[in-house]
Amino acid sequence: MLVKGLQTCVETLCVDNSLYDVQTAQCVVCLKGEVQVKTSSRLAMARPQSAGELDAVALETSLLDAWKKENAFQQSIDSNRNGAPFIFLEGPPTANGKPGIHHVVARAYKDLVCRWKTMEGFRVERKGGWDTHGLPVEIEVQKRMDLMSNEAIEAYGMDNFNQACRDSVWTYETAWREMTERMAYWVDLDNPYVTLDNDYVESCWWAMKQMFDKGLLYRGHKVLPYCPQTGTSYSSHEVALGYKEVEEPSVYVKFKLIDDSASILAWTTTPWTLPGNVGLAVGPNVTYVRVKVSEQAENWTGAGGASVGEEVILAKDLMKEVLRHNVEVLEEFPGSSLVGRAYEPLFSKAVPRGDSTTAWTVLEADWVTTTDGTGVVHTAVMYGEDDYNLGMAAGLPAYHTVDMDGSFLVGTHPKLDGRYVKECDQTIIDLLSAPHGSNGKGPESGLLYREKAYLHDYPHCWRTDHPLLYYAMDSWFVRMTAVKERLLEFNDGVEWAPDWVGEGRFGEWLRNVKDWAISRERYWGTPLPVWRDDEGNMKCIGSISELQSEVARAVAAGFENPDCPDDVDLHRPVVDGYTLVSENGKPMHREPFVMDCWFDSGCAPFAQWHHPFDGAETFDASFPVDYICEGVDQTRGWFYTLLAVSTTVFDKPAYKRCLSLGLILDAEGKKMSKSRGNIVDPWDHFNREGADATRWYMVTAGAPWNPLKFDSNGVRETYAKMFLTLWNIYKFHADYAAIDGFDPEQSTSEVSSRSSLDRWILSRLATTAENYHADFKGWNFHKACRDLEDFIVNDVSNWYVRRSRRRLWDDAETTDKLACQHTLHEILTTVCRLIAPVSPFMVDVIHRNLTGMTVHQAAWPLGTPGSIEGATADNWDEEAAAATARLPPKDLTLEATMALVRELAEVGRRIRVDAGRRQRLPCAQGWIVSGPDMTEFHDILAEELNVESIEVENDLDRFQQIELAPNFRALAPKARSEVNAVAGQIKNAENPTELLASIQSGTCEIMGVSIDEGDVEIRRVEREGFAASTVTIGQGEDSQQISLVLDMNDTDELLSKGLARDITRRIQAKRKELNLEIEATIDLEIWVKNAPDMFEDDQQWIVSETRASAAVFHSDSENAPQETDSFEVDGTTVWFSVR
RNA sequence: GCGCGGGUAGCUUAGUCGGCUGGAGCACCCGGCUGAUAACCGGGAGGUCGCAGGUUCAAGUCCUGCCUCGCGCACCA
Repeated sequence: MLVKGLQTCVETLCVDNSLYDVQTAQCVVCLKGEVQVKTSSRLAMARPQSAGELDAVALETSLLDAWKKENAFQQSIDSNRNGAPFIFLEGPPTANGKPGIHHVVARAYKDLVCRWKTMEGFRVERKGGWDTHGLPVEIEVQKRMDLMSNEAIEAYGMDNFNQACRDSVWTYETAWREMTERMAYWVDLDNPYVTLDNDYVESCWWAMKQMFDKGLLYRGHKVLPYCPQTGTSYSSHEVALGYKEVEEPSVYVKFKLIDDSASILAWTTTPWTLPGNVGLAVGPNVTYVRVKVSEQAENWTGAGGASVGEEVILAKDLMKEVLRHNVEVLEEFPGSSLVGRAYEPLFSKAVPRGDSTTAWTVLEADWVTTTDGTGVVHTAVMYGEDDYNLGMAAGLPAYHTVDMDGSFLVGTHPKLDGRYVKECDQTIIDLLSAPHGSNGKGPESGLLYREKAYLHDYPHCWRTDHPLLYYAMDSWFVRMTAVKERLLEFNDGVEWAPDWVGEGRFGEWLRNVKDWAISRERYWGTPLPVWRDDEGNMKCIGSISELQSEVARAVAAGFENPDCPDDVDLHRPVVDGYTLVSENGKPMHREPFVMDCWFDSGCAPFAQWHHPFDGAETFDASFPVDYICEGVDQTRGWFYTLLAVSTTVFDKPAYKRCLSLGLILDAEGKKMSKSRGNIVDPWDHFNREGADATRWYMVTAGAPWNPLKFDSNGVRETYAKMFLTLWNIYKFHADYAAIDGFDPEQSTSEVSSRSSLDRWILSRLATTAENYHADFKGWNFHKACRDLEDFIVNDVSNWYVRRSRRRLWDDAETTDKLACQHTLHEILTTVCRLIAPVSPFMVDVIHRNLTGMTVHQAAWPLGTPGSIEGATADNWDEEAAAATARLPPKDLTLEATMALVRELAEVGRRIRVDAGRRQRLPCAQGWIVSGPDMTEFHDILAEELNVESIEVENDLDRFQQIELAPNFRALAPKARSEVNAVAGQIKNAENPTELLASIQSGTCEIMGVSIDEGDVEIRRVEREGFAASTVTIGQGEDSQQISLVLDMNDTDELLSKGLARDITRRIQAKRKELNLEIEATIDLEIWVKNAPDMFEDDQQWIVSETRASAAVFHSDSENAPQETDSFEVDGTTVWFSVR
């Protein structure tokens, strides 16, 4: 059995807070086996700094040093060595960019849950990770080294380039580490997983081979935006960098039907794709018309045209838009009746038919619309995504007409061959509009109907500014569509926060899942481990040893190969250098791709352990993981690839709980991004308010999944309100505890024997803690923390401490003082533990000072389920867990009563404002009308209200009258549409008492509706003419109206007392202004004008309150010095001098 | 275009099953309290609950349409 914290190991690193195992008498940290057990459980409580001197930043940074020396993070894990595991998986960031405040937010939520679970007794290992491959890294390096094309990179040398990438990924590692440490995100950065490590890559290869063996990996084409200048295809991210609005020629082309005199009209904005045309797509449910040109058009501009009598087919909706001729509609029909019709190729030699039976026919596609064009979509298989998919489904020939360098392939057309496609627009227009058309068989007017300039946004290369071509590239895919049902099933089992991300956004994505295009024509990444010969035979390599044996086989078969050592670098260009041999003796070369870097991070659950080559046990025990947490932008990123990989490789889900965080916006609501330059530097706040306030602000500013407008003032506010207040509560307790030598373990104080004020705050503590915990469980961290902050500021600081101050001023060792000290001690230790997961610094200082033990190994006040025998992260014995909770008893009645007392104290101030009576002038009497018994708080109330005495008035009618309010819920079904009229009569009854009597006797009827007691709500309000106010407590039938009435009559005694209080207040302010010590004495002289007589007692009170050693009271103002301080109150003027 | 989530006071936000007068905090103004506090308390001013319809005796809340912001997806023939 482990006992926490109270013993000291003699090893220097274990000076404080270490643990030792009682049975083996060994220190569990250093395992030296020598534990020095102290007789006293704790060092004397250190006297803390006063709040005025509080330097939160210094407090945090010195604590960071202490944590480092103590190895506090590791110890917090070790102390739960025997606890149930709670598995967290870190989503690896890329360290080639500077961390911003948005990274702090994500790390705060990761840390919060891990610390919370640790305090609950779970063992929460936290391995760091770095994402090091991929496009952003390459782009960064390309920019820096001015290698703006694949040619340039290859000229520079792929090995040099990849070395530069390898170096580049660590550019900001230090910045990340510093940020991580400073914000106290506890994660193991000394043994992180790194996606570029050979071990990691080997695990990725293994996973890929699992997919390959299951037939889930295949080779195909993907149409991608491609730049012929740089020779690279672009991700959507890069495409977005280069959208430009351009005007280009678009053309309406006539496709001459075979065995029919009509042509089908189709439209395209990319004339260069026309030689590649092999099909026309129509919407099966779109209505088309066949029209005959009846008259030549006037004012024709541009190329093209049609002759009278010529027939064309197009969508009915677009006739007006497209046709410039007057026409006669011959026929109307749905698109489906066009399907299968054959037409003549525009460029007959450009594409071979092969064995296709569908080439140059009309096909149907449900995505065809009539928003643009002619309602007929020209289909060039290799140059559009829809075109390609349609082509594959329909069996169209898939041949390029354009080379990788952007020029037409030889054989397309003599006038086009070898020319850059974007320069051929006019040539194509000319060819089509020539008599007989490009194929020499067209009708008299040519194959072009119209040309039209078209303005649109078109993607351009962000590096060379050239227009991109959509181009079908060789590509590798993972057949995700084959495991769609499993993906959905596994997703159903995930606990998502918020649930709508899982059901909605992510579920939607999975229901429409497409095969995952996993290959990239890039250099820096995990190489695709597939080798292929020219017959299409393939081998997927799943490990280094397999590569070695395959290389050996190839060498034996006569193919030369470089050495393949155990530590072979699994990157390009090394792996490209190996030639393997196929079963039939042919050379196999590696497919020249790297993997989508999302595949790397999707392998993290096992690749971080080098599974299956190492760490099998670690992996088995930690998969699937219990908790991941990232920004909502990872929905289609990491959240997806984790699930995609785990489903295809293990047929299991990857994670059980996922917290999806909202985006971080700047104060104006704009997304934080490098390009906008609006990223908030976390150090601005770390160095000003500290990480505690920054983290607490982030969590309380809104629900984790909502977008957070990061407001720097909010951090300031949080610091002032939450942390200064907490510190002051602590200081108040610690100062007096130190003076009195208070030791919570050397004295006891039964809660049941403590004052009602103590029992109230302890009950509030228990209630708040329970709600806090419940909100944590429901992922409502924002609600939890807002409520706790309210408890600390409102209940503890502004009521409990304020009301308790005089209790601790007592020099004698009273039981009441002791009760107060125990209460404060219990509040602070519990509150510190509750706050610790969110803001770990200040609470640790406080907790250490109060208990001698770090808060980060303390038990969660609501119990430690992780420490229970047989518990798992999801399941434990509730009863046993409840037994480990440590909270004071609750008394909800007391809480309600105190709420009322506080409300009445506030009401009193309101009454005075209304009546124009100043706060310091006492009232002779206050009456409380109805309500629960609160006799025990009368003294508090009298003080707060500044009344001489409080009385309970039992004759309700003396100060209160009745008001009736309609109960709509009961009344509406009875009165129906008359409900408002009936309600009005009830509300505005001239004599509500009489009305009530008639209701209660059952004889009341209004507008034909009989009214019973359930139809009205009885309220008591103060009678007019009294200085009074009424509050309502409770809800519905249990609600009660309580009035407070103040006696506004003045007596000589009251006036004297009031004046004395005003004078005292001014003198105290003066003392403060003069910076006098609390113990310092003064000489006092006072002159007055128009003042009430002051009683001897009240003069004495002034003298004692202000610590005056000498005091002179003049009853006039004649000799008052001109220069002295004076004030006026209620027509009285007072001059006073303090020396 | 489709999906998800927002739009409430100058700013940040709460608002449960539709119910009577839509709450807080910051900032502002007036007043008060105060020898733990950079805090606190009372009052004031500040609201077309994005807009328009609808359902209902009753709508910030439910329904429909629209505007707008964010994110994601698709499309750009």
